[in-house]
Amino acid sequence: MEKDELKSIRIKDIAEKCGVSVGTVDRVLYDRGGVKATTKEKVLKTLKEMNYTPNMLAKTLALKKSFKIVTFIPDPEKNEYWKKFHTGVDHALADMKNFNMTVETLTFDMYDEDDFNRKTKKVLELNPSGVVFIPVFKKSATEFSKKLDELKIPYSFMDTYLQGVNQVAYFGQDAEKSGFVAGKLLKYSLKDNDKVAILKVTENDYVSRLIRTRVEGFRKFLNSNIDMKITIDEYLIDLSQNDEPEKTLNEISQKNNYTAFFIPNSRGFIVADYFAGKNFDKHFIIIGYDLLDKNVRYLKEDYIDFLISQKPEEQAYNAIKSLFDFILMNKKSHKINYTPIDIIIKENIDFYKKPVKPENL
Amino acid sequence: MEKDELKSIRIKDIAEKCGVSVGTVDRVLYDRGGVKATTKEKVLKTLKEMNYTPNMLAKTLALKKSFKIVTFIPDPEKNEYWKKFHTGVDHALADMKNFNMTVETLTFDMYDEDDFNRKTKKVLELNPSGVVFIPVFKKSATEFSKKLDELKIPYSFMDTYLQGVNQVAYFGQDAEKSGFVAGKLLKYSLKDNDKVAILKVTENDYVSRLIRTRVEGFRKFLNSNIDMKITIDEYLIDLSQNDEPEKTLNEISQKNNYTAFFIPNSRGFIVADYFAGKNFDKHFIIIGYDLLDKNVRYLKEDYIDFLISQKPEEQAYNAIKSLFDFILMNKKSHKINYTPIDIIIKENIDFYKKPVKPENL
DNA sequence: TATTTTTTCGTGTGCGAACACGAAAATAGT
DNA sequence: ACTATTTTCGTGTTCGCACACGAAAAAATA
Repeated sequence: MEKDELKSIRIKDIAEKCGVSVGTVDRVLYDRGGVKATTKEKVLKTLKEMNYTPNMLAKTLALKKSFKIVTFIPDPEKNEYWKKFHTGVDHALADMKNFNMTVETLTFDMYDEDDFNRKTKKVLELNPSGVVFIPVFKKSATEFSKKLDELKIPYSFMDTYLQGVNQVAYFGQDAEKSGFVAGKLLKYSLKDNDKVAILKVTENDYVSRLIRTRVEGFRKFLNSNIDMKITIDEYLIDLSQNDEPEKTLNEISQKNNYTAFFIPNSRGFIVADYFAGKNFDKHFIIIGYDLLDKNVRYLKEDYIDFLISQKPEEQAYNAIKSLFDFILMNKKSHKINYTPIDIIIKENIDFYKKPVKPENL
Repeated sequence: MEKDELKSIRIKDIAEKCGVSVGTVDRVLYDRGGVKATTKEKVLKTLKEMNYTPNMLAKTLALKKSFKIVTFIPDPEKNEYWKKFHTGVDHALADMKNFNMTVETLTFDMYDEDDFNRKTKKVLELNPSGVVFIPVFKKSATEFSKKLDELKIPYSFMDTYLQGVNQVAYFGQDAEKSGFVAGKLLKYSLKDNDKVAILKVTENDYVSRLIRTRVEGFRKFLNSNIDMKITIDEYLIDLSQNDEPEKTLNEISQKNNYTAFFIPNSRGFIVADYFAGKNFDKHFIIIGYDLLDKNVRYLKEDYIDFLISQKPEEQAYNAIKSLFDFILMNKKSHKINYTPIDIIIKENIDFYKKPVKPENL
């Protein structure tokens, strides 16, 4: 099973080749000073010649340090979407715990900017080696980023993009393109004079930039890629109003004759819920986002036709990995990384629920 | 940037707790014998109590061994599909080279079983610690598996499943379900009395089990999930006949009026090629498999509507990882792992072409 | 009981790198 | 020329684990 002896270049090898000690090579490698210019030159040369790369195993072993990544995300209790974040963290941890990396998570109320600001202080109190956070509040997130820059703490973010800061990496979906995808999926079933409704289902009267961009993409696609005449209406369903969503959906289903509904966030199940309760004989096409449990259930029951997945687990994994690579491996990542726009239907959903790893032997 | 000192449980810790030496604990851990039953018991107990997990860094460092994975795949020169395999290998290598894992690749002619058999000998000559291979030939692959079992060389495979052998893990797509997906995608655009054609485009007159299963899934879905009456015809286009594919496709496009074509393998571009050259005013829906360059081009030019991706890179990565986990980490994987059935359209294709990692600092 | 054999166990060294300590060499000061 | 000081560099220890060697303890034999 095992194979031949190792023969990678060690610091000792280049020391011998130069006729100096390992200590000297070490000083050159880390620029600790105390090395004569001529010998430094010589060491640097053979270092390059022999293409030395440090043994990361020995390195982290000798360093005797651990690295703590703090993740700072919206409270999953308030928004189920963020629960998936943790499976990404777990995967990352499994891959990186050998390198003495630990992860701690703090959460904030995604509808309360003050809470975000308060909690950033707690993040810093944890004395993190790196931070993964979701910059939902533009102003506060920018300030926090600046603070991290000052403290020389590297950070990555995911889901929401933040411009003008110095992140190690960002992982998220191209919102406009995901709107294109939704439009394209609809295209195949649309006929002349069909009516389509965009339902912005929100927790309050605020419609986020993310949702607006998805809607723009959706409209843009249908306006420029469809031969026939269709109409697109747009509704806001504010769940903080206690007669919603019944009120608006009643209105919609009575007065008009829509063939399809596009819900540009994870609240597709609210609409599916309504139609499931009414037992209409006609089928409406429903396109939503994100694999929340309720969405998945309605997908499997044919109430929802398409779900667009943002892969929060993958984003979380990659965000953590980017910091790991940066801190321990001295590797840069791309600053902006768009994750795939996965199209999920009843027939392929099962393969997107990753199995748990089997137990150790 | 760095954080507090480490405090993971070492062999030394449990040795002290038991009042024995590290050597004794080592003997217990690896069942080297020479330990009194009572002390062995005691050590095992505290080992469990303190939940000891070995430090993999120190372990691989001390082992002074390297592990060679040999991958054995169809020649990418003969079938472009297998080119993607290497990007998976590269990713795996990037993650695992720290642990002294190396990868070597051998190829075989996927239409020549004798070649496969000859090359298996070469695989063994490389003295691999583990083997990833594609069991395209049932009989020969089974024999090879048995051989590897004898030699106690662990193996995983991908793409094609092989029953009745003792693989560490298999990664691949559920072929029947992918046929379901293709059917479902078509469902939205089908109208009453529509005609659908299945085009089996092959390099010779042999239709593989994989293709047959996809077709079965496709038919099964359309037969049981569609209200309207449609007809499904099936054609074989044998590319080794030199008047193909023109002959059959001419026939098809003249005599009948198909609205959609399903090509159950990566040869969708052949059909798209034909229609692109003819400049039909009507649009046919084409559903194919795999992100070959030509398929992607026709997808972007709207000749192909849907491509189903098998994610060969991901499969390759996971197959290698499963062996790595087994050999170095003593971790089992699931024996069968179905990879997601990705639905690729013009609007999301760009996000499935993974960017190259940026250079090191 | 003395001696041999077997079982049981402790110690020491190395893997490759980090870093502390102190020695040798070079330079400065008297 | 002889200290004193600074610059330059080599050695030794540590990280957690694997494994060899040999010592102590127990059991078997004389």
